[in-house]
Amino acid sequence: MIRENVNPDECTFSEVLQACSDSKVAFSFRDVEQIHALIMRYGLGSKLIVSNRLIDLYSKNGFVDSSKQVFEDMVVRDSSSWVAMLSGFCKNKREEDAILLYKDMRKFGVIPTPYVFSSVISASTKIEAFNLGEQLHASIYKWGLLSNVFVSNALVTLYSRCGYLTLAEQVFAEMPQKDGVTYNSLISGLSLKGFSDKALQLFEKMQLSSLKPDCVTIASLLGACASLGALQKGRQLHSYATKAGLCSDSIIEGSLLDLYVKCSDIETAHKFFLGSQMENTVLWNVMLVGYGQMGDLNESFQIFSQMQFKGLQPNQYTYPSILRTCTSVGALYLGEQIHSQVLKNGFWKNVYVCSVLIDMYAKHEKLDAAEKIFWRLTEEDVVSWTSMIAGYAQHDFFVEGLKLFRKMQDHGIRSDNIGFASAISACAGIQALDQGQQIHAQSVVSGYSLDHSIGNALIFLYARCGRIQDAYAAFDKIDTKDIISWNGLVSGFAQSGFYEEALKVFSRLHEDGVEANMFTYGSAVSAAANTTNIKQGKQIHARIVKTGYNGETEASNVLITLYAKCGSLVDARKEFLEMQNKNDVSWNAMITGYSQHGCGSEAIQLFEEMRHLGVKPNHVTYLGVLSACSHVGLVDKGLCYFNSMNKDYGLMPKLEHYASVVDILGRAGHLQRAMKFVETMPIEPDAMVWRTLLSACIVHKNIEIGEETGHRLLELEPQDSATYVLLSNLYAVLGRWDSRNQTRLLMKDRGVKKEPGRSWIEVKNTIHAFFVGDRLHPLANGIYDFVEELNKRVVMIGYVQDNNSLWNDLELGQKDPIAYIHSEKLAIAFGLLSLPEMIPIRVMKNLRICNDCHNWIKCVSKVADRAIVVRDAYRFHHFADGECSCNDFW
DNA sequence: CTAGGGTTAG
Repeated sequence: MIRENVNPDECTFSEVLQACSDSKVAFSFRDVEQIHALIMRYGLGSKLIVSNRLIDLYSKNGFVDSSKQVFEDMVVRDSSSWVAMLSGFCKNKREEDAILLYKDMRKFGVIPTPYVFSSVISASTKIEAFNLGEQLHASIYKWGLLSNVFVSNALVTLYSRCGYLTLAEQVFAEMPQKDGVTYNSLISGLSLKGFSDKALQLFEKMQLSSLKPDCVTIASLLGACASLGALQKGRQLHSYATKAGLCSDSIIEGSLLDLYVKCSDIETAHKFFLGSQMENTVLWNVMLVGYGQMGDLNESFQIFSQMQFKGLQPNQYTYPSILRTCTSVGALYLGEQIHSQVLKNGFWKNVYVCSVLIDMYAKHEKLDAAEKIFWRLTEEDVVSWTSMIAGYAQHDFFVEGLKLFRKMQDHGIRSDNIGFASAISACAGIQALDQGQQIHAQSVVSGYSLDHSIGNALIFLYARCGRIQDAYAAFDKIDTKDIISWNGLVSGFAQSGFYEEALKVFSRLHEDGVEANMFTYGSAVSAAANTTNIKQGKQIHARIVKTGYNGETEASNVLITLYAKCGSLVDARKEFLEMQNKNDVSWNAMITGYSQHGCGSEAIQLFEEMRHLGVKPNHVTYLGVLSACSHVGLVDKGLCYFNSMNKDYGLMPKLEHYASVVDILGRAGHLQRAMKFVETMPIEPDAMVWRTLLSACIVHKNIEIGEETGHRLLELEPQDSATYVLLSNLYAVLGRWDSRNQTRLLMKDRGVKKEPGRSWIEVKNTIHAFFVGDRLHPLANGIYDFVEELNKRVVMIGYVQDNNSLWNDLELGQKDPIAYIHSEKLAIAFGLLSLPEMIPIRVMKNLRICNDCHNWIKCVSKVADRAIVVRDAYRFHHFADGECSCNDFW
């Protein structure tokens, strides 16, 4: 036409531009620009219809800034111009610009049309500007446009995306006319927000209105089936889609594959995947999820490599899926490699990718790495914050976790259920009952009163804080109790010292037919270990074997601890030697076990073997080794190990390690050195460190250092009864009775009460408990008589009663001395009376054993020819043939 | 010139 010199007019260009817009061919910027130039050459640039269509063509091909230029150059605009520009912004993900344009438009007094409202509502929905959406709803009402199908459809989507499903349903119900999109909008909304049943029901209604489902309907319904695990229904939809010829749609393909994966039908999924064109990245991503949920990292990695081999780029869906699998199977090395690829491909500020990376590093105890990723993120996102918070809590940095939780809220990020649950668990970790309850209240206000994760966290909070009744109440409130709910009780009680309660719950769980997992066993075994209830421990062991957990490293680890704590090193060693895959925890458990039993050289030998095999020791390992050195009296070696912590392994010694060194020096009598060591510590010494020094001073009868240490301790912890007891013992061993009595009076003045001594022994399935001078036992008379008899027999082999440790000797003269017989003597006497001859006497005591009892038991072990094992608050004492494994230092 | 669909993280 142009070659023939026929002048095109505005109608010509309008039709040409329309044809270009309708065409499925993509136009390059040059193409559109040339048409634009032609329009200008013919002087038609000011024509409304031409400009409007030009705006549209530019933005349809992705050149929205040129559209904007055209729009801004227009002298006169009509309603279509505004709409073209609005939808141009929407098509190019420029929702904010669209909203600003709408506001400009209203300022100019342009009357909004249904076209305008449907576009701008859709824009608000996409950027989750729900408040704006509600305002728009009001305007629509005012302009009487609610009856417009497009507008109301957009409103249905708006309300379902912001979670106001009731409002969405209301708009839906009030619509005079509904089309397929109306149904699709609500179906997809219901399905996305977890109301999958309702979505499927609505589909029935849709069919009754004789509306045919299209690709969108089917895709939404498949999503609903996937989250319900409704494989049958999904298959029906699949065959419908095939018959209706919808299966070539790439989104339907994705939904179908997702259905099979989510329903764990990996075989069908794999077949379907192979039958597809495989040019669709989504399909690869879904396969990654499938293999990930089976824990198959090999296949996952195959998929991950092959997709790249075929030229498909991993995207923000790909990385989280494969990284999550790396995390769950513990493949940190591969995870780190993928991390570097993530950085290279520019995903370093993507919240999805980074949240998994944070989780991965946090779970592998690399909090530094996790923090680095976290603080680089700029998007305000709950999940990345929660990952970091949970990361802190997992490694006992509860305070840091709670600080971050507070900070998150200060940033204006609203916590969700998992955030609240993590914060409550962190409170449980530091037994911050009040704070935990406050956060719980907050979660209720936020509408999470029925949330399962929060309910479980609450159980653990109460159990961990020793609130037995509240814990059970929280437990009963949960209608679908899972293993995590049960574990909350078992581990919470075990960790707060209510071992019997924990074991009770463990038995009940078994009776209820609930399947225990590794966490359950871990907590139950540690409860049994702490009650030295070897019998129940062995029963739990049997159940671990029966449920097939005995191959697990963690199972063997807790069993080693169990047997060691119950005093049976033979069983502990057996478990250690027989286990297949030892990790650092296994070595630590065995080393600590040896050490607690006074087998110092065995502990040290094992430590050397561990290092030789290249297993990296950690803080716990060193605690065991240092205390072993102390038991054997290896001063130089102990100090050498202490220095190697930092030098060889970069471990910063903690207060417990300093206390161990003080113990090593103190036991060997190097009290000056010990004092100097404490005074030059790079961190502030705590009561434990000073108490260790004071105990050594008592043994070595050093009044100067002992007195100073005691006074520092009294300043540090004036309410701790142990200090008063130790200090008065120091005076007693030196015969300084005045000072001793003063100390006692000071304690009385300050209202400090000594924890009453208690001992336990198990005889015939029953735990028998004894207090000092306790006469409550049914066999009390027999027991006291037998103690008397034992006293006579031990005197024959040289036992001399040592009253230094007896607390209240002023009263001693006034009352029956029998009233001061310590609980361990009673328990041992009872054990000797009741247990068969060959069985060793196992007693446990809540406080440290006193000097007199220690001597007495040594002698009793000889005269009664019996092995006696006493576990006191500090360690194990194995008495046999007049000797104790602690070599009289504890 | 307007509305609706699939895959990811704690």
